[in-house]
Amino acid sequence: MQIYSFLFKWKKNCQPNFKKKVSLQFVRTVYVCSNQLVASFEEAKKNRMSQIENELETSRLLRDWYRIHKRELPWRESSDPYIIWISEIILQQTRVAQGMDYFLRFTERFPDVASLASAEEDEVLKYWQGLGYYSRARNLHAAAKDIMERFGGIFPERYEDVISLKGIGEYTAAAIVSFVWNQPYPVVDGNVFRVLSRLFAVDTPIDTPKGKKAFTELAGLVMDPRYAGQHNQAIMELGALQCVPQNPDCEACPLKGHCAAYGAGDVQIYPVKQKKTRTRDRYFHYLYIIYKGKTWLSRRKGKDIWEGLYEFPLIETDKAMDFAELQTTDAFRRLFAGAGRLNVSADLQGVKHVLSHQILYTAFYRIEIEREGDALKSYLPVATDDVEKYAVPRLIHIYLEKLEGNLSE
DNA sequence: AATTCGGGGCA
DNA sequence: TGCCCAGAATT
Repeated sequence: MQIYSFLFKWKKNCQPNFKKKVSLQFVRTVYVCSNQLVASFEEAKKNRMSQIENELETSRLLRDWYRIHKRELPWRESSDPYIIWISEIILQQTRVAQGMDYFLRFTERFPDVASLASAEEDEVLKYWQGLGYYSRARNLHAAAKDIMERFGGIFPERYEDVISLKGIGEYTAAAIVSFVWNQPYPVVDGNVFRVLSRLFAVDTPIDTPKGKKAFTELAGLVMDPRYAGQHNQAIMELGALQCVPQNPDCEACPLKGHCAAYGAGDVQIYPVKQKKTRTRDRYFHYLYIIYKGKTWLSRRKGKDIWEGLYEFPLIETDKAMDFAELQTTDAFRRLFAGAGRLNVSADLQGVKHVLSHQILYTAFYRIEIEREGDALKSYLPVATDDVEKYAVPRLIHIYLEKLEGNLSE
């Protein structure tokens, strides 16, 4: 009992949220973990002591595995909380391979809090262009300013201060304070959900507040708080490299002997999710308007995709539409009132652009006009050569590249 | 508690 | 196609 009470006191001091009450869920999963047939809750409870040791063993196995198999990543060379912070934000819902170049470019241009705080938001977004989830960039920028004001430009060390920053939630706060200062906060990300749900055969859905709470508690119990930083990185790395979503090679897993799902032969059913992703269809018609070497852009605003990014004048319709029909819409007529004769070329038609929750069917029309109508006054005039200086959605970027290709052909 | 925010890689 | 990725904010 000594180890447990020691552990518990330590955790209680370091983790305000840690609850004294050990949940029934935990005891049940522990029982599954040990692969022992325990008939009752009371019986499981008696075995708890040995399970605590079992968890310390699990944490050690994870860290041993990690030392050998860990990937060499640039942010792992640093102990600068700013660098760790940037890497964590970039890696939110983003694979390492996808975020790597962005991390290198971003930290080269903005090497510290001060340089980021003093930048223009448009430039910060430009460095984020193509990465997606642009609120991450805007929040990053706002948080940098916040750190200058509230913490004198020094990245805060207390968990409560870290999580108070925009764009930093439970996961990212735990990651930063555990990686940099070895504070015993367990991280719970997609990898951890998967590893723990399999390890303990937990079928609680992970995409609910209840599930998140249960797995956070479990993660805290499995973690050896003496090696929080190493443990957190180890369990995530295991999820990324070994305990992968599809067809994991369980024979090679260091936790093979401890894994309840493996023992039961149903690794594939974990983690359990409640909802399924749904998508909706949208129809975008972009108008690349040309007049005397310039074109017009618009900056997207709140409560929709691509907030803060620039795009060509857009007409969205609620159904598929060819150009002939588009011309008859009020939006089109308004936009080109007083523009004279239109010289239209339909460049990209019916391009399907798949996002996580939307499918965009888009068309691009390159339209030369004879006169500047008043309707264009609500848009931003830009020299056609300068469009690429603005942060634009991936879709626009692809179109611009295609235009370049046509010119050079 | 449920939705929404991108884009890319994989089977 | 469907699923998932070093999640967080909003409603």
